[in-house]
Amino acid sequence: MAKKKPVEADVSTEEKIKEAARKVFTQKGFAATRTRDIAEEAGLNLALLNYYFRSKQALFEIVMMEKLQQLFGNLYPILDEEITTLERKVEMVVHAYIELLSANPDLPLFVLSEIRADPERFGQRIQAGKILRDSYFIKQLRERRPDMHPIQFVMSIMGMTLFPFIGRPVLQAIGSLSAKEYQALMEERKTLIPKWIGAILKVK
Amino acid sequence: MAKKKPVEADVSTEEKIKEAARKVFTQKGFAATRTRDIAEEAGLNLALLNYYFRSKQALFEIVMMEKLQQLFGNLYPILDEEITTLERKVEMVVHAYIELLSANPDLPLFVLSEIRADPERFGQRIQAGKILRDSYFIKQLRERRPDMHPIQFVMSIMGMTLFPFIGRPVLQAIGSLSAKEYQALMEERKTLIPKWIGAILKVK
DNA sequence: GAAATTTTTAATCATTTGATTAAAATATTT
DNA sequence: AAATATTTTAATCAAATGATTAAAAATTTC
Repeated sequence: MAKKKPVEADVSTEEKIKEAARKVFTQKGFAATRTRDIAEEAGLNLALLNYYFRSKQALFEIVMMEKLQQLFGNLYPILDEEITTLERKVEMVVHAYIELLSANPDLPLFVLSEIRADPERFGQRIQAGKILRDSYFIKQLRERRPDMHPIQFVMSIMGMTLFPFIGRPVLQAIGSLSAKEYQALMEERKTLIPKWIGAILKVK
Repeated sequence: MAKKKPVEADVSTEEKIKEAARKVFTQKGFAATRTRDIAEEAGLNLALLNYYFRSKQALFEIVMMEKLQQLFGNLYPILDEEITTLERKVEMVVHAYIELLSANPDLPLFVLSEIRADPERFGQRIQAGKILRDSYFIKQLRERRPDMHPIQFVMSIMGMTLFPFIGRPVLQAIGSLSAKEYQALMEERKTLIPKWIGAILKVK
């Protein structure tokens, strides 16, 4: 028969729903997302959402955990390398983030908004706290600049790297930049930010 | 009579609603805010909200315009001063922002989230684009570093300044900092960021 | 102080929205 | 191929939510 294996059926219904949920939740946030939006985006019947995932909340939970992992999960392996230099780590982290966020520009605003909506729930679920605090990266920062709180540098690295994606509509308007021009600036920042962090680490 | 002028009546009902709306909208965003939340926060009957402001959307509009002004409106007067040096402007802007955000920590995440929800509507409503682009600040940046796109510096200044408030739950967890300690770091950043931007402007 | 106006309230409406259900369609097992 | 299990659908439910209304209360005007 011709229709034995539907061409698109290689992606399971469950995965279609998750993929649609990733897209819609990330774009609009939990509160502004209607389960019907997700069903429509997936091209599926609304009831399937509850059939496979029980509730909007449960589906969101899954997506949110993925996104937390995506945004923070790859950080620790880089930052806790023992032999890699501080400078090299900054290069790697900044590069990795700009690559990631260029492909997922809504990620940081989504994650940080949802964390704000329920700080204790998600704030705790980031073990990143203890894990990062005891990392070699923090140790290296302390050695290099014992006079400064290491978080001051973390704030600046993350700020310089993430903010262009968080505030993109505003920044793009200020600069009257096309999407292509904006992306070019992001590429440039891959080397710019490490250089600047280097300068910051030196200055007293 | 004892109850001729109710003690709290010096604040009009209309203003009570606006104040409650500011608080709830800023904390939870438009979509997650129910008009009942606002009425309750104001200690008033739900119907008064529509009586004074017609609709949730109309009330939101008012609050949002206020918040846009609060977040971006004070920027231009500082940045377009003709005689003030670049360095001094950075000092002033960073100081003003950290003061503002220490009192209104939810402001940037709120504004940027709502802009993302409808970029063309609010993005355009920030005349900041043209206005800032032609400011003396940008001119000074161009003169100082003709080799760099001025927006690269704007991104970094705003990132370093705003991000600690946008990502506060995460950063506070990473550093296991108390509210007081966190605020102390923000105070420190008032001088730290200008110093760092100075270093960034120099480095080639 | 009576009449008119404005403000406030309680009750209710209409829509939206997350979720459920029973039946139909499809796939799997025997 | 019949029986069974799984997946999908259309219809519907119940609660939440933005908004309205008519009456009551308070205030202002005359």
